Amino acid sequence: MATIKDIARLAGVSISTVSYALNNDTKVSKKTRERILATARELNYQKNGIASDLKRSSTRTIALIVTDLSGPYYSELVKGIQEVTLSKGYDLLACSSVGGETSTAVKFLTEKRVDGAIVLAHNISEEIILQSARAKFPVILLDRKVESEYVVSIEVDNEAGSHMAAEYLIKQGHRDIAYISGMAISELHFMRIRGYERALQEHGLNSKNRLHQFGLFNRENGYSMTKMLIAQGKLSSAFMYANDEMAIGGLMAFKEHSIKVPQDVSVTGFDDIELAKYVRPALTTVLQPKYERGALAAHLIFQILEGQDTEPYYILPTQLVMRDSVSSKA
Amino acid sequence: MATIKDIARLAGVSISTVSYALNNDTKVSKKTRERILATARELNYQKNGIASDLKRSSTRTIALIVTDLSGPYYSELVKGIQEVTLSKGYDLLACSSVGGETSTAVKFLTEKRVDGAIVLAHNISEEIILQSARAKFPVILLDRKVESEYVVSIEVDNEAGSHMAAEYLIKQGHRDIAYISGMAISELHFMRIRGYERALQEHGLNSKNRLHQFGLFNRENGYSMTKMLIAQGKLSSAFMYANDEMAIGGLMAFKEHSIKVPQDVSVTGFDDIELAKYVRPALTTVLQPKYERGALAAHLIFQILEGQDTEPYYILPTQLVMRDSVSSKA
DNA sequence: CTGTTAGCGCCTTCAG
DNA sequence: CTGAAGGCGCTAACAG
Repeated sequence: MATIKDIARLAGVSISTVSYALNNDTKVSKKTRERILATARELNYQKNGIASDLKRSSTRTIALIVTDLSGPYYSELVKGIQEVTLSKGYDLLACSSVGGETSTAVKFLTEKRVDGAIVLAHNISEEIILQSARAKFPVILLDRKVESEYVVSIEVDNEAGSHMAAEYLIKQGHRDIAYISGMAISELHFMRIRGYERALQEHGLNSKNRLHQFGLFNRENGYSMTKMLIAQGKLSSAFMYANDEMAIGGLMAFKEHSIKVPQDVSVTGFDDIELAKYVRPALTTVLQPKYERGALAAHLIFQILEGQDTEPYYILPTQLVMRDSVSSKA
Repeated sequence: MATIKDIARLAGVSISTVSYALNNDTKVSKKTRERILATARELNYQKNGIASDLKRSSTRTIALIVTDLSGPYYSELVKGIQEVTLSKGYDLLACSSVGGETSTAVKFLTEKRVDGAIVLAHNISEEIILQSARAKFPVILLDRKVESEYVVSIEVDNEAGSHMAAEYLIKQGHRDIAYISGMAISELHFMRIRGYERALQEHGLNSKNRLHQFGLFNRENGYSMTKMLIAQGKLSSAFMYANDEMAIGGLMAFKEHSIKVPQDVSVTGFDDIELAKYVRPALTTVLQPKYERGALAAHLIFQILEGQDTEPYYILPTQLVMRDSVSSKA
């Protein structure tokens, strides 16, 4: 593969002149520049971006780290990140944390391959994040709260969100409200549970034996947990699911058993993913401001890179989206 | 930031010894290695992956290039790519081609930042692909057919797919079948149109004035094109859409005008995206083997990197998925 | 305007 | 087992 050295030799100029010409520096005369560009084309020269990054010691790219590249994407969130990143002339790349400590995500966090990271992957350890974050490598956390210099967390008010949902169910006359969750070690899901429990307490309702936690936060598990509860005859009047994916799994289980939603049981989710409004019945759920969150995350990266001060923590409001999966028992 | 130089100085050894120790080379005695690792930890040393890549002249990472990171992802396809890539010990990163010639995608294609690329982004010019592909940089194309060394195309039999869908509609008694597409410059969509036209011809039906092409291949445009046709009173008996996204937009438009699908008009899509089975009525569409396609793409990258010969072109079969959006007029 | 030069941080023969 | 030395390809002072 041709390098600038080869071009220099062929064009009869020095290496630095080639570099200047290629980078459109005004120092080079038009004539030499053109000769250089011509021989570059002739050799099918391709810049080695890695060498260039090494020299500049800056990559002008930001990484978005997600649990699984093939997973259900928060498309609006990515859009927010993408637009801000591009407007700053930076590049954005996405990588996944499948593989744990040897994952691509860790490689990008710890090997200076990018200038900042936005993390939405609970399986990345806090230790790695703390070790990586520096003035020239800000880390924005979307899935947990961590207090440290050069890392800022942007959370959604999960507790208020599920509190709102529970309160709504109670107002609709539901007294026996189950909560279906996964085996959370994540702060996020603790908060959602807390909101649920608080609402029940405030209304003198019992949440004991109503909280079911097991497995992953995905559709399959929502489905199988619901089937299990149905089999055990534990049919509450309303089911709150930890997120929309699980709720959609639950909806499938109910349908299989000819249990009508919302006539027989009411269902709520959390997140307001795109599918939520398409499933039947359309899912009543809690919306989070996804685009704004993404855009804020990207903004903060640049603020920190530019040396400005930022809040260490943001919490964004949620909103109840009432659709058709909840009935009134009044 | 600490470098191996700093570690060497502090640990009282040479730079190369540090490098060996860090890379688990057996040449270093256990004692020295441990001392080195300890001082590395002490200094919070973080490897500079870029320098390492430059030296090794290999990145062990593959790029997946998509039109828009926030776009509707072929999640199954990504899963196929991801699994093969990880099993080979390579990293996978995704980047978008928004921004055209100055996009992240182009940067990764032309600057040797990765060892291979899988492209699913029609707005990347063929020229760039031809210039980039080399023995040590294979490019797999999922959105077009290009014949060249080190590039292989994996297509889906688009023509057979839409031929199948059209034929099915005809068998159900439809005679007036409209085709709604975007302004395609992409081979993919030409092929879909061709399948449609061929089926009509074979049955002596007229496709003239039945082909509507305009705008993008997204939901919004499917929606607005359908509204326009409704406004013009051009209600065919069946509407074939170029893809599921557009078909879903069409479904929304029909619903707004209280035109019943499939009672009043029949609708088909293409792709079988996840949403297709959730919309009401569930969409009859053409499925492509997404996971297999992704896995094959990744496999081919490694085959080429390992110097093995490959077919220059693959075409994968499609399959009709009959759901509820088509009625029988027989 | 062009050339010389000194690295960026790491890897890897080759000697010892 | 350890150290010295020479780059990978590119950039950016600094001189001319």
